Amino acid sequence: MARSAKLGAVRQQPKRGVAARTRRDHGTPAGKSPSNRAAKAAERRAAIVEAALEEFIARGFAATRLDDIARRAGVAKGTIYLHFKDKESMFEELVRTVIVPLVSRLDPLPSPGVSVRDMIEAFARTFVREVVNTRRADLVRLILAEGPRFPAIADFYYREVVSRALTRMRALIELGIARGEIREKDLARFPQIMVAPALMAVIWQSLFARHAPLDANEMLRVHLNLIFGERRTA
Amino acid sequence: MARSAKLGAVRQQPKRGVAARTRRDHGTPAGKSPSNRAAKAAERRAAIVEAALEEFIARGFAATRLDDIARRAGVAKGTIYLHFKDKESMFEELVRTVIVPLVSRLDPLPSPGVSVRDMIEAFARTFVREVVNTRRADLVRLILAEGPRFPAIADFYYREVVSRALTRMRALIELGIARGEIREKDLARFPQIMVAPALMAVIWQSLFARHAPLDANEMLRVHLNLIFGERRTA
Amino acid sequence: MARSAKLGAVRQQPKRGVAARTRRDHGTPAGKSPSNRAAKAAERRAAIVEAALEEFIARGFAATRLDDIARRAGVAKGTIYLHFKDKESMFEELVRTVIVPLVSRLDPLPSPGVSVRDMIEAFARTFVREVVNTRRADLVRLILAEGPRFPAIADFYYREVVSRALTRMRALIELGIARGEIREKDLARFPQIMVAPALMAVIWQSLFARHAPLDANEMLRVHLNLIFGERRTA
Amino acid sequence: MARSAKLGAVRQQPKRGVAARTRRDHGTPAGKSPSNRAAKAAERRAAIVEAALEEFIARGFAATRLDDIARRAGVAKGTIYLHFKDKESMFEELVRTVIVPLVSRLDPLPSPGVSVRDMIEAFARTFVREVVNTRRADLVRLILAEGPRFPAIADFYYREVVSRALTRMRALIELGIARGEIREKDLARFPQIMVAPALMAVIWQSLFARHAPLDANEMLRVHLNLIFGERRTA
DNA sequence: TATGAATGAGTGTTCATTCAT
DNA sequence: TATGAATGAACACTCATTCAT
Repeated sequence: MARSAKLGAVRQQPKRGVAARTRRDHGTPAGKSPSNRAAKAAERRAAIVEAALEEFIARGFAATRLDDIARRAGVAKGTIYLHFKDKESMFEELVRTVIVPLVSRLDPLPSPGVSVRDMIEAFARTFVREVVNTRRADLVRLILAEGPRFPAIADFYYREVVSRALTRMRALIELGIARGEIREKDLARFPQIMVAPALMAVIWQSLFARHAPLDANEMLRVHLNLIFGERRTA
Repeated sequence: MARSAKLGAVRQQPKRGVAARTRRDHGTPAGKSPSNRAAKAAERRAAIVEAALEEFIARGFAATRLDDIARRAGVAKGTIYLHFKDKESMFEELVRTVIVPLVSRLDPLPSPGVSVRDMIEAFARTFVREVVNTRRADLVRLILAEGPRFPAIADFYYREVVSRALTRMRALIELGIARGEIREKDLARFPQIMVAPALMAVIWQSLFARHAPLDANEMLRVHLNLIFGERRTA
Repeated sequence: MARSAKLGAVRQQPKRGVAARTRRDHGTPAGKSPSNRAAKAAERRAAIVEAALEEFIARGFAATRLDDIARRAGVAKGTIYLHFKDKESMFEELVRTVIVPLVSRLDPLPSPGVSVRDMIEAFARTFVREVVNTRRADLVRLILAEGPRFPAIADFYYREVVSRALTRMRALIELGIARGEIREKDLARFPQIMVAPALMAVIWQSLFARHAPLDANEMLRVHLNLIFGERRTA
Repeated sequence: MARSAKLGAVRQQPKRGVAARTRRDHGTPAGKSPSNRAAKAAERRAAIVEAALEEFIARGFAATRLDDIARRAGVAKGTIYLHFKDKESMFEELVRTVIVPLVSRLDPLPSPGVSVRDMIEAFARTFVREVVNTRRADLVRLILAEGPRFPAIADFYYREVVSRALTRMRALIELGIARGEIREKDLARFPQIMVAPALMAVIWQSLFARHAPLDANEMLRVHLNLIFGERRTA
C-alpha cells in the first residue's frame, strides 16, 4: 500500500485517460472549477509531469514513449510540445521539478533541545516514510540509472541533493562529536557512511523487495546504534 | 583474459577496439596469435562482449545501438547474431558472463587464524581494488539501472551475488559476535549494513567521482571502526 | 470508386500514383475535391490500398517492399502503419477489400423468363469484362499464388468466392437439367467444369496473353455449346 | 498418400539431413557405391535440386532461404554456389530441370487403332496420376505464381509445355472431328477448353482439397462426356 | 571440392517531432 | 491552445553471397 503514494508536486488528479471524458470537453465555461486558461494549462502540465515520471520510472528514459505519456496524461501527443521542448529536456526538467520539493521536505529542521541521534533518527523515519516506501525510491534509482547519459541531471542531483545532504549530515556529525554522542571522529570525514544504509534501503525496495522484504526503519535504527552506541532504555 | 583486463582497467583506455586493426588480419602464421578458426571465433566473441559491455554501460540497454557495438568490436553487424540470439538475450548473457567470475574472485577464503575484522577488511580492499576502482563499478550500476526491465537479470543478480554475499556476511558477523569482536548483536539481522558503504562507494565512483573524489578504502575502514571499535594500535 | 476504377483499368495506366501530385495539396477550398480530414485520410488509405495491390500483384507478397508501396501511394512509410497493423495483415485485408465488391458484382441476378444458357452466358460475359480483361485477373492469380502461405486468405477465398460460385452454378445446372437444356446429368456433380474455362482464361490473360492472345468470350461460348448443344439460329 | 510422390528427375534419395550422417563422410573410398568424384557431385546436385524444389514450392521464391535448402539437402550453404550461379538462376534452372522429363512422360503416344476419346482419356488418367495427385501439382501452381517475376520461366513453360500440349491437343481434336467423334468443330480453335478441367484439378488439389475433396478422374471423364457424347455401354 | 563463418546491404517496424486544422 | 495524422530517420534483424580454410 505504501508504494501507492504519489510522486510529489502534483495532487491526486483523477488520472482518467482521454477515454474517460468527453472529447472536446471545453470545461465549464463559467463554473467554479478552474475555468481560466492558465489554470487549465497548469493542470495539463501537471498531468503530463505526473504521467511522464511514472513512465520514465517504469521504463527508463530511452524506452519510454511519448505516446504512452500522452495517453496516461489524457492529452494529445502534440500538447506535450507546448510545455516541453523535447523528450530530453522534458526529462531533465521533470526530475528537477520533482526533486526540489522533495529536498525541502526532507531538510531536517534544526531543533535545538534534541539529541543528535534523535534528530537523525527522526530524519531517517521521515526518509523511510516519504522516500523508501514510496515510488520516490524508484525516482532515486532512475537518477542513478540515467545519470551518465544526463550529466546535467547528475550534476543537479549532486548539487541539490547529495552535496547538500552530506553537508548537513557532516554538520550533525560534528555536533554529535562535540556533544560526545559520537565517538568515531573520522565519521565526519565520511558522512556518506551515515547515508549509506538509506541508499541501500532505497535500492533494495526498488529491486529486491519481492525476493526478501527489508524493514528499513529497523535497519537504520541498528545502524545508528553502531554510531551512537546502543540505546540505554527506551 | 583480454576482456576482463579491459573491463578492469581503471582509466578510459584509448577505446579503439579491434576495428582499428587491419581488416583481414590473417594472424602471424608462426606467431603466438591464434591462427585456427575456433580461436578466431572465440576472439571475435570476446571482442563483441567487450564492446557490448562498454556500450551498454555508457548508454544503457535501450539506447545502445548494435551498429555501435559491431563497429567497436570490429565485426559486421550480422556477426553479432552468430553469437547471440538478439539484443535482449545478448544483454542478459553478457551480464551473467561478467558477473560469474567476479563473484568467485570475491569469495572470501575462510582463513582460520585471522580475526573477523581482518577478514572483512581484506575483502573490502579486494572489492575496492577489483570493483569500485574499475569499470565494473559501472556494471553494478548498470544492473541496478536495468534491473526492473530485466527481471531475469535482477533475479540472477540477487541469487548469485546479493543473496550469496549477504549469507556469507551474516556468517562472518555471527562469528564476530561469538568471538566478541562485534558488540551489536542486531547487526546479524541486517548484513546489508555491512555492505551498504561498499554499495555507496560503487555508486559514488560511477556518478559523483568527478564532483568529489572519495577514498573508498578509508571510508570502509572507518565504517569497520564503527562496527568493531577503533583499532588499538596500527 | 477511384480505386476500383484503377484496378479495373484494362491497360497499364501511367501509374504515376499520388506521388506525382504536389505534396501538401490543400485541396481547392471551394471545389469538389475533399477538404476535410476524414476525407483526406480515406483518400490516403485508398491510395495505399491501390498502390499495395499493384505492387503485390507485380511482385508477390514476400518480394514487395513497403517502401515501394509508400512511394507509389505518395505517402511516408510510417503512414501505412496508421492504416494497417503490419505487412501481412495489410495483404490479407487488401485482398478481402477487393474481393468482396467483386463477388457482389458478379452475383448473377436470377432472371425468371430467361433460359439457363442465356443466364450463364450473360454471367460469362460479365466475368470476362470485369475480371478476365482487367487487372483483377492478376488478383486472382495472386490469390492462387499466395494461397498456401496465407491459409486465412485461401479459406476466405474458398468460402466467399469458390464455394459460393459453385453452389450457384450447381443450382443453375440442375435447373438446366430439369428444363431439359442440359443433357449430361453428371455435370451437376462437377460444377467446376462449368467454371474451368473461366479459370483458364484468367490465368491465360495473366501469363500467356502476350505469347498468344485469347478471345475469352469466344472460348466460353464454345464451351457452353458443348454443354447446351450448339445454338440453333443466332 | 498420393501426394508423397517424388518431384521428378531425382530418384528416391533417402532425404536424410546433414544430421543423419557422419560429418565429413568422405564416402567409401573404393567401394561399389558411386565412388568417383563426378558421381558424388551429381548426387549432391540432385539433392540440392530436390530440396530446393520442395522449399520453393512450400514458400515461393522470395520467401525461400538458401539456408533451408542447404540444410534439407544435407550440404553446406556454400556448396550451392558450386552448382548454381545464384538463387535466381538456380530457380530457373530448377524448374526447367523438372519440367523437361515431366513433359516427355506426358507426351501422348499416338496409338493408331485407338479412338481419340480413349487416347485423351488415357492421357487424362496419366495426368491425374502423375501430376494432379502429386507434388507436381504444386509445381504448376508455383509456375503460375512466380511467372510474372520470371518471364524466362513463363516463356519456357509456354514454349515447352503449354504451346506444345495445346498443339498436340488441337491435332487430336481435329482427328476426333474428322473421325466424327467430336461434333463441336469450334473446339479445335480452343484446345484450352480440353485442358481447362485439368488445370482446375491441379489448382483445386493445391488449394482447396482440404475444404472439399475432388475426384479429378471422374471430373475429367464427365468433361469428356460433354465433348464426345456419353459413352454407350462400357 | 566442400565448408560455414563472416559480411553488409536491405527490409519491416517504431517513434520523436512537426504542422495543418 | 490543443489535436493527432503524417512524417522519415533510425534501428533490430535477416539472408544472399563471399572466401579463407
